[in-house]
Amino acid sequence: MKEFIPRKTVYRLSLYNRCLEHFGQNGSGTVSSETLAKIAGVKPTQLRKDLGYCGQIGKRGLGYDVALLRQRLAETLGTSRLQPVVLIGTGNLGSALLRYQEGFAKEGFEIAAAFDALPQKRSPDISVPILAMTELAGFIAARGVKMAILCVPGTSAQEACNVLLQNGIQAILNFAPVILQTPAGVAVNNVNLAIELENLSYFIQ
Amino acid sequence: MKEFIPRKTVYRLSLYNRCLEHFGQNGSGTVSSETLAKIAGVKPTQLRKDLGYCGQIGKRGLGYDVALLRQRLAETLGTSRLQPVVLIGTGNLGSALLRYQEGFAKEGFEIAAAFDALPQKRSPDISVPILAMTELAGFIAARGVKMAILCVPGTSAQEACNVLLQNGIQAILNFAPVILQTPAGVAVNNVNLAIELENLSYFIQ
DNA sequence: CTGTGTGAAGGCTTTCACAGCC
DNA sequence: GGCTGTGAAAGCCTTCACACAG
Repeated sequence: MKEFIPRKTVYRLSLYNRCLEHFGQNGSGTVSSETLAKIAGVKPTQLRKDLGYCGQIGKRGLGYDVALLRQRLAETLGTSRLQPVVLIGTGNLGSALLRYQEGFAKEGFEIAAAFDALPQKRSPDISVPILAMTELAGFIAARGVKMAILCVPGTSAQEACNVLLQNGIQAILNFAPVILQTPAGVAVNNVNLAIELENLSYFIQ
Repeated sequence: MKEFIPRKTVYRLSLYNRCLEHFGQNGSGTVSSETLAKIAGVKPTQLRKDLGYCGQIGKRGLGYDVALLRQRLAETLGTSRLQPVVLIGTGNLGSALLRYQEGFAKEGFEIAAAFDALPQKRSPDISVPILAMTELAGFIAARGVKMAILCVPGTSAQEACNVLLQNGIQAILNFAPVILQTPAGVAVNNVNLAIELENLSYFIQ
């Protein structure tokens, strides 16, 4: 384990972990950097350099022991704990993601509750409780929630973000088409599906 | 306009365009690089360098004319808007995204149709037609579709991808937790919500 | 001989510094 | 004076080359 791991490397370490989950079950107990790199879509040298941040794992001439590798990745990423997450905004995309809840659950994340200014929007095919924003503070404190998925419209995203920060949220997965202004120490990942599509369309003539 | 625009820059150009849409309406007819950069969450120098790829737009001492800037961005990015897109896989996430259809529409993308091996899964609150995979080839040819959103399970993602490529799809927005093997010239953007969440959880202690 | 670990080299992106135009 | 455009410098990330362990 080393001091500081670059952001891009952290991202790929997660990726390697998923690749092992989905492919690594069958087959022998070891993988070579070449094999795993191919699955993950990176160069073998990149993979080895990345894994270097998790300490000495591989055996020269053999490869990496899958079980040990997964354990070290989990340790390094701190994945062992299943983080509860709250989802803010139950409009279009928000309720779409709530219906995807079981997809998140499969990958180890639980959406503990959803919040909306108008919580009566609840739909029968959604199992996650939908609460009023006024209950947010109490819920976050009671459950020790540190992460949020933000799905409100762009116009109210910063406002909602501020409320989250006031209540101690430290990481936000932001689907609103707005760059959030946050103090240092708060982690924000942006997912903008429209930009992804637009970006793709640039690369086709 | 310059020869080649780096991938990251293309991504940010889309971002600037969105920022102008959402913020630029009101206010005067010009923006400074400082103002726009703040909204987009980048440094002013970065913004200016990026815009340099669209040719000379700004007026020194004044800033950028919003209308001209948007026009140049649109030109540079191509007729990116209003591309018809097909969505493959109407399971959990796929149908979630179909319900978000109007969100895409607002941003200028139309999901022309969805395809699934078992198309009878259709739900009453989804307006996009859901067709059988056997109809895919004809539909793509008839509508001139070049882009696809892939939402099938990881185990069948590569197979579905191959079918798409055979039918002339050139760009894929991939939600399956698998790195797709594609020939050069095909553009793939990966969105993996589980990895985004895991990544965030690393950055909170 | 096979395949990892890693310093060094290379390449790409961002930032700086300042010249140039309004 | 204000703000853009851009070559040069810095920083970061990836790739190479090869030492070294099994």
